Amino acid sequence: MAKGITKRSQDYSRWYQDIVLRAELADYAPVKGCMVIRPYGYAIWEKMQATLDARFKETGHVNAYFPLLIPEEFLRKEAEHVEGFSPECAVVTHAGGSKLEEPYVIRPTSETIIWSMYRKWIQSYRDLPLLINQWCNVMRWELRTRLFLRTTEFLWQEGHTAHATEKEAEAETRQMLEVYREFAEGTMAMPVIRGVKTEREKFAGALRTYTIEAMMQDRKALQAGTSHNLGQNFAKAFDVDFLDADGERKLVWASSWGVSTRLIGALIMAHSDDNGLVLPPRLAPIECVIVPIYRSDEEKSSVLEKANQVWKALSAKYSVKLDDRDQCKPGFKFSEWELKGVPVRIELGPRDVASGQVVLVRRDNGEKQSCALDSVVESVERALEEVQQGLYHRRWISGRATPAKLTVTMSSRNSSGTTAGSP
RNA sequence: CGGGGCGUAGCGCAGCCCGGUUAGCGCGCCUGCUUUGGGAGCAGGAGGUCGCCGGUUCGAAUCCGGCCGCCCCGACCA
Repeated sequence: MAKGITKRSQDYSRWYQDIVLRAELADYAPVKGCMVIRPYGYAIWEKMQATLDARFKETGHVNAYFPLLIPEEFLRKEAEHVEGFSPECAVVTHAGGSKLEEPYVIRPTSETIIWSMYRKWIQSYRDLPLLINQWCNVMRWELRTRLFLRTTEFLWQEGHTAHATEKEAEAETRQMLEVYREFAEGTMAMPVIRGVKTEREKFAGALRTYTIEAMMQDRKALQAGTSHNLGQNFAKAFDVDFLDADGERKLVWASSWGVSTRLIGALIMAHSDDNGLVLPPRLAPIECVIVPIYRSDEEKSSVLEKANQVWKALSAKYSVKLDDRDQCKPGFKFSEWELKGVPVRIELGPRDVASGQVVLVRRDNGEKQSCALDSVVESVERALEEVQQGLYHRRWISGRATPAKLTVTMSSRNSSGTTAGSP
């Protein structure tokens, strides 16, 4: 049915690539290991950002921006950190036409430059907690890359918090993991398992790394988000202390946490099928598409008139596309919007105009139903909700069905034990 | 870093083994007409430094040497 998409059963990895390229989510960039996130893919990221950012604000965080370039010596200040990140750092050695005295590292993560600033900003317990997030790009020189799942440069958010007590830092670390879990399950419709990374797999420089892992359709787990309790490691490395209420000078406690554009890869692998992308309504750039059907000019004008009414009614609440391209046949449009993962399609032809109905089709299961024109908004609302819930339950059930053999595809280090334990 | 594959029109490929008119095919694109409830048909048209450098030859997309790039699998990787 779908032209040019490899079947999952044939070659899962090719299928994944086909979806990304054909649905125009991303494309290969001229630079090895880098990708261009195309408008349709970026729109998904923007929706993810909007939802997460609102949650970060609700939990007391503020956004800021730190530089892309980090003095190389900063990385060296924390022993585990430098050991973990050095091999994958890109280093700038020349600028302004001459060799630099001190090379700069292109950030693989921002703990060091942020804590160099926190040292200036934190003096008293009254300055704590400090709860800052930043949305940015980072670069890690990976040997093997895959679109969205692991690219040399990627987009993410990184939260960096400073606290007066160990207990508070631990509570923050767990709270943010919970924010990620809610997002994955509620917004992405993707069930996750919470866990603690092993000593080998934890963040380089952390006391402890909590993770959410999602089950993909190839029965492999994917690391979807991590939250680190950094203890006092960075406070020690950057000499960040504060004067507490009891008059004592104490080291600051820290957390950091992040999710990246890898989530788009997770989203694809969680829900999509052999006909293309399948998107949960809460992240779909286009929630509903209207495909008009007509033969004669006469039919065209009456159908388009109704289609425009429907579009107008739905637009007040949803992101709706009226596909009135004259040069494409309806069948072509059906396939194309399925490929692009639009959750709900409305078909509207002469027969529907005559009977005061539209045909409503769900992307997740292909179910068609007729519904009355004058209650189309309610019908779409219900259908979108059903798709959102339906996707979650389908993933939940299939995740349940295959828990025995968990292997880990794209998370770090070894390939077992990643999901052990529970926070 | 190992193994494999690829590089010829925007995309996908054939041609190469066995050198020889003007380098083909499908899709897409442009124009026109007919079409339109599951990826339309016909006619006409535009589009090429055959990855790069060198060599062999009267003649190289094709043979030889070197280089570059990308993709896939594995190893590695918060």
